[in-house]
Amino acid sequence: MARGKMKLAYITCDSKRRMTFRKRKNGIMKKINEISTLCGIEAGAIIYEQNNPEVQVWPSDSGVRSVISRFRSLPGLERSKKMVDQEVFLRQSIGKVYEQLKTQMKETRKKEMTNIIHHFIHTTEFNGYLMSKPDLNDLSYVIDENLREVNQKMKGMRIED
Amino acid sequence: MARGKMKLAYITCDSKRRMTFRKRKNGIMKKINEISTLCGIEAGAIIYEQNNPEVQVWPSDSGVRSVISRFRSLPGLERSKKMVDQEVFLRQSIGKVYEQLKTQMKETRKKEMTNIIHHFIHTTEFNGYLMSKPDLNDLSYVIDENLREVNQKMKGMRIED
DNA sequence: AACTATTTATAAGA
DNA sequence: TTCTTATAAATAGTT
Repeated sequence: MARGKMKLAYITCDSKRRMTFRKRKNGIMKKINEISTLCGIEAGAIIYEQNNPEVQVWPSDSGVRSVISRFRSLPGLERSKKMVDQEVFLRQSIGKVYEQLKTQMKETRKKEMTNIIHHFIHTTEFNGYLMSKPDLNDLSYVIDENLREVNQKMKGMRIED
Repeated sequence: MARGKMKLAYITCDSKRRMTFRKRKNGIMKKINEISTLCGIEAGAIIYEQNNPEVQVWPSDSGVRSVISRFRSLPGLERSKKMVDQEVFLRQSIGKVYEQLKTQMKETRKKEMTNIIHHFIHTTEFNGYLMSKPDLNDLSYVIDENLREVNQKMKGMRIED
């Protein structure tokens, strides 16, 4: 930006690219914190570094805590909890094999979470490119796509009937 | 920033705050896309609007697609899939009640996904404030916290033994 | 939504 | 790497 206009294209020089990355990363963090403070919202940036499985997350300065409480207060969550309870009741009648399953699940849950995160990211693809304002309906759509995958996985679990 | 220095504090005037939000939101989007192009990385911003369950996501211009393929190629995912298969095998011996459960799950899965996203955000709290460079170990820690919640939920499902 | 006086971000150089 | 500085870019207030 300074000392001459640069064109917006991949910087092939390694040292220059790294320098630009570091400077701009800091700039974005600052902007994120500013919008957060000025507008009383929570914001974060996620940057996936090339050839690197690391995910960088910067929750804004104004606090993850209030995001948590907002998510907790979503009207849908209470309903969801009740529905999950019904599900739990049904699970209880399934039987002792569940214990064995549970042990297995303990081993898998960790990796499964990775899959879920993956699925979440995966399905954003279906929302089209550069979603500028996905609302809850859009989110539902993402979730529906997940549901489809889950259901497909479930086919393998079906007992003959 | 222009026409006089403003102090970094919550803008109480509604119209001014909304104007600032819109302008800065666009600025951040632009910066995100720039760093993405210049440095060959994928980046996105997530902004949680106050008093609004909407979540705004801007995947970077350089493509969600490559993020997907990177996530898919994570060594952990293959192992996870195998483990999930074992789990599926165990589920098959659970019985017909599973069908009933499945119907219920169809109803709940959507809301559950919201919970999962919530949990994911929730547990980032434990990683401390302003994680500047969480690596895969940090992510594992997040997942461990989720595991704890899942296990606690599981207590209610246990059959007497 | 467009303009513009300023501030802010930052690319290159020290 | 950190600091400096010339310049590009962002944007607050205005129209």
